[in-house]
Amino acid sequence: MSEASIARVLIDSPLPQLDRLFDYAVPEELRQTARAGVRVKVPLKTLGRVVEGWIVEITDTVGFAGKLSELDSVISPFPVLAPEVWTLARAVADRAAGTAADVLRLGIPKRHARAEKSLPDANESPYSPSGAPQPVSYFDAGAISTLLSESKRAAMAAPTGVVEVAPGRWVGRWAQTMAELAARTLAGGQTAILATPDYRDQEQLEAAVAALVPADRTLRLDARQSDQRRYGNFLRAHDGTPYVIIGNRSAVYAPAAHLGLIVLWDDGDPLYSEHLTPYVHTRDAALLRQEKQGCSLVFLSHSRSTEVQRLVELGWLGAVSPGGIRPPKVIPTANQESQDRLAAMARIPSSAWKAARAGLDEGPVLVQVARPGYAPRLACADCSQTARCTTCAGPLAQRSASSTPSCVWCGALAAKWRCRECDGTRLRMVGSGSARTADELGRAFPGFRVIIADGDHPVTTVSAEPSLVIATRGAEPVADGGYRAVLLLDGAGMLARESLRVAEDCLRWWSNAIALAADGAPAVVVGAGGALATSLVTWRQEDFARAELADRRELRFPPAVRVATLTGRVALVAEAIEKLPVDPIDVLGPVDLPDGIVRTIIRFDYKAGPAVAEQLKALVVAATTVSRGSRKPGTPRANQPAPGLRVHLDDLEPFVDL
DNA sequence: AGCACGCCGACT
DNA sequence: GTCGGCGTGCTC
Repeated sequence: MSEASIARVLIDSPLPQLDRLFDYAVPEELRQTARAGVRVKVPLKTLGRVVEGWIVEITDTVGFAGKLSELDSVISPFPVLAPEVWTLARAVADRAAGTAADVLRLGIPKRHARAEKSLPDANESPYSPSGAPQPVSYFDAGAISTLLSESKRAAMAAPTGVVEVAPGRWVGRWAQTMAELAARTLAGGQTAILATPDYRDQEQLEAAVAALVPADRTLRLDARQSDQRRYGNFLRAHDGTPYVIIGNRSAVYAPAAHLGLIVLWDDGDPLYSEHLTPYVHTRDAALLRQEKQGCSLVFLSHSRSTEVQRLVELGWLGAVSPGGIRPPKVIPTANQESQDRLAAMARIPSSAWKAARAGLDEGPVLVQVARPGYAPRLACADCSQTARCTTCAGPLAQRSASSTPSCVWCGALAAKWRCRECDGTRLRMVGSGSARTADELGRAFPGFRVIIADGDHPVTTVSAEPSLVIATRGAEPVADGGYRAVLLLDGAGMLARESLRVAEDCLRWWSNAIALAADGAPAVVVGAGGALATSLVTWRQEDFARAELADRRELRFPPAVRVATLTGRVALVAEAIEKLPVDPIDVLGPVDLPDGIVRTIIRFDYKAGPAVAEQLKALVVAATTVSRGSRKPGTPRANQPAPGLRVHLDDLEPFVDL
């Protein structure tokens, strides 16, 4: 029997030139511990230079003609790189023209030696699947069964409203849906990965899962716990038994050999955009993993992202909707102020006023505003010009009713402000932040408790007692029993932003807020009209997504097309464009950036994606050496143009501020 | 990234 | 003759 003694190793380096497997001889003394998946140290090029990496495979065939070096050492005997995670990382990196090591950085947490010692023995609490298929509330049993057992992919519309999953613990019904899907997957002996964009959503999900799944079958893999706990949970995920894995965007990279299901809650949330290279969106990673492992994949949300809409139209995703639940009662209203004296004081239309008044008789009322603070903008009371800081010319804002206006940019207090246009000295507030809205509504509805929930005042839950809850978008607390009325006040203001995704984002913010209403409670949307308002009233956000995607097709904007931004020295960018393996749809730019750098955006078709990514990666590799040659000797590095060519696929940044 | 290899200008 | 400059290429 020939003993396998060659280790194929992925070097843990961000260098694209090293993003391939290297063969090393396994010395006799490491034969026991040098298994696939373990982290190792290996020599590179010359002795004395030791780098870290992972063994991807142990084999007895050499794929390299030269003389092999030997593994230096095994860092830990735990196989932290699961085979399915390696496959995924490779695919994700290839799609994004990035390196597998960069992708693995997202999925493999920092080693914590103590966690390895205290790891519980998987045999101590063996898991036996119950086998009984659990129902998923509000969804047709047949549709769910088809989805989960035949490994289908779906865009799933979440049921609206809130539900009490434990005594006194209310969460959005979406969380219950996710938990039920996971419990069902677990009962079938398979792992479910559940991802949420932020901790507020994750907490709701944890509560919903805890009601259905034993605590020792649940693993949190987010970064908000101690390194020891996180690494401990990560190791347990490798033990071969099924779990419900809960986490944020990097949870899609969790080890799970018997993966049954991935669910992403609210895939349109920008927090799913990874900010580390190669900047792969969680949605794309999940889609690749579904293909590789054949698991089920669900995009659960109240509003549909244009990306998911595209996949639905292609037939890649099915569409599933809940039944037996009444859609929210949405009332769109023009931005007109009420005749009522008190309502006029709070600058809200009379229908919104009436809804709030009636709602407060029964319980909490949610008021969603666009901005935190008191007055987001100040103007000269005499000439109406935007008031600017006397030192840096930044815009002025006021944080609370009594505070002195200050500069948004430099923070300087504008105590002795004087208008640079007309020499006026009096300021006038423009617009309302959460604090001012709270002030005014508090006066308009005396005797009711006013709760502010925004970035500075995080509130996750409120009681069923009547109260006014003023929240910035995305910061809305969950109310016990649901809100008795929901007011969306700053529709026009939120839509005024010039961005590719404004309308899509607004629909998502509004839908998510409206979904917090109690069954049958009214939601008044102020200042929104047209297709947006219609899709809220009919609660058919997919209609809006369809129209929005059609617009993007016409404009050739993502996600109708794919895009790549190329940044670097003019010659390198030009060469990259010239060497593209396919004809791009078009080339935008180049645009000059500082230090002799240019940026070009290319738009191309999805089917050209793999070839484009492969070619761009090759050019990035080539450019790392070419660019060095152009470095003038003697000049300090800081004055040099950034070396090489940078490539960013599916970068939406250039389209965010149009 | 690092580090070695290699091919042209000033030196003992 | 050869010491050493940095452009070029490779890393199992």
